[in-house]
Amino acid sequence: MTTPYRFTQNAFALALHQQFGHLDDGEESGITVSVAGRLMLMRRQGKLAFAMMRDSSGEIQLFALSSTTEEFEEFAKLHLGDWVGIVGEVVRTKRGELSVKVSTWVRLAEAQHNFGDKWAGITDYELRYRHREADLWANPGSRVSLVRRSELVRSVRQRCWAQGFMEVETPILNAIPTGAAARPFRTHHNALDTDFYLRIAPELWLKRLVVGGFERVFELGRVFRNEGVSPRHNPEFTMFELYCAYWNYEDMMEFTESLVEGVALDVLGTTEIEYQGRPFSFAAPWPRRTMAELASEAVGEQVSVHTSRERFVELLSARGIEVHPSWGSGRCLAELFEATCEESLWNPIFVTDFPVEVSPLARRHQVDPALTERFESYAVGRELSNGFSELNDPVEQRARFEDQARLAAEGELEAMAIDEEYIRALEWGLPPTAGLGVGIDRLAMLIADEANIREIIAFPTLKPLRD
RNA sequence: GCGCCGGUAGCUCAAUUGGCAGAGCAUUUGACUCUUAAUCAACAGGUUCCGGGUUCAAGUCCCGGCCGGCGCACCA
Repeated sequence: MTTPYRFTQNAFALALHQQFGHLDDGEESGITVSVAGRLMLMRRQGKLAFAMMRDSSGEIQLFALSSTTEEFEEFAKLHLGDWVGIVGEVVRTKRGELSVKVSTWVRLAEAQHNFGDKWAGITDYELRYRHREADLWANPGSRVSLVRRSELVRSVRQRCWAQGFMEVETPILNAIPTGAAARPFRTHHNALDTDFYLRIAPELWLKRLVVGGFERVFELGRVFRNEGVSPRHNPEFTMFELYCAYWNYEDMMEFTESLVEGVALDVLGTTEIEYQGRPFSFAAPWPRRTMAELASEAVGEQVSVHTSRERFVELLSARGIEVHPSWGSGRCLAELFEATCEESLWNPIFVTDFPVEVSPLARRHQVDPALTERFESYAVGRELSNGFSELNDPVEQRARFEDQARLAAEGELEAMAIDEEYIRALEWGLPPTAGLGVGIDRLAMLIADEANIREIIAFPTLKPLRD
């Protein structure tokens, strides 16, 4: 059966409810409109038929009569889920439902599968994630969460543009996976007969653009990490990274809290929300505490990057954590912090002054060379952002990479690879620069109040079906 | 990768101790001129995820596999 190639739509459901709210029961407006959407319900009553049509804005009832609706019998036999285009007058039925009184109509597309139980929708996770197109109609909440994600991304872009940041794109196919500590995906280019890795972070490329004179750059892009999946981890996820020449990490903390607060205002209209039933505030400024302070409070004694490794072994093993032979005091402090503090950090907070040992790309702290000018923000017990004053000394950067290479030799699977081209780039001169990374999916979970990352990814990674 | 839980009609879910595989919605047919998850009547709809095994008898018990959810591990 041939269906139309186009349809002229001139009204949306939501706007009709706003414009014709004044109509009395049984009153006809005299205004003819053209609407389009999916048929969600059909109630036939003899020579009348009431249908519910949903478009991108909302729902509107369709009211058909055998006396005035063209091809009434065929209209009443439309299937739930069919796309329809409707021309008719805006009326309010005797029972008070605003409706489009169908004059002429056309089926724009047939739905050969239904959209779930009309009351329960679709609840099967597998069906919802594998066929999100059906889930979006069956479960309005899915639509809301994905719309919020989109609005979040738009807000981030607009706020960066407003401060003079330029959006750039850097390679996803990388000869060396670097810029973060993670296991990569591998792929192969046929014509070059070369293996490539999908990027685990855009970080080093972006700093090379700062070397090139782009003083304010950001990238919003997919990164890929070959790790386990969980309610908080998808193998491909969206990273936001931003670099600003002449800033240090304190400038970047101010930028970060202002950006996230602003995004919440743009998307939700408030900084005060509930996440999974528990109150939460994005309001800036966020407190700043050093990692050593927080870890000391948690364990009830003063610890720092200068605490002996032996003491850390005791503190960590008491908490069931085995200290790897390659860990120094810095790594131990970071592990202790994660084990004792991370989960309890509910409202946004900046944790600062990370050990050099766990921060191979960050610049040394000016008052304690065992630390770096680095921060991570935490919220709802999870890492939300990561930023630092960028290490811009090529000689020291090489030494830091070599430390990572030693870790790799000792069996550390996630150690960072040495990138000679990046070191060469630094030799051309990177000005003092601060960088920021935010996991957009994690932020979207907060904004959309979703506990599972798959809910804010339209098509999350699933194993392919096979027999 | 490991552990726990789950998979029954297109969708949402039942099925007692191992004893004829069911309901609502959707689909199909019919009735109904103001419905609101409309209502009423009727028809139809099944590889109980897949493959083995135990048993007179398996949706149910056992073994293996597939897919999903959660937890752990890894990470953001």
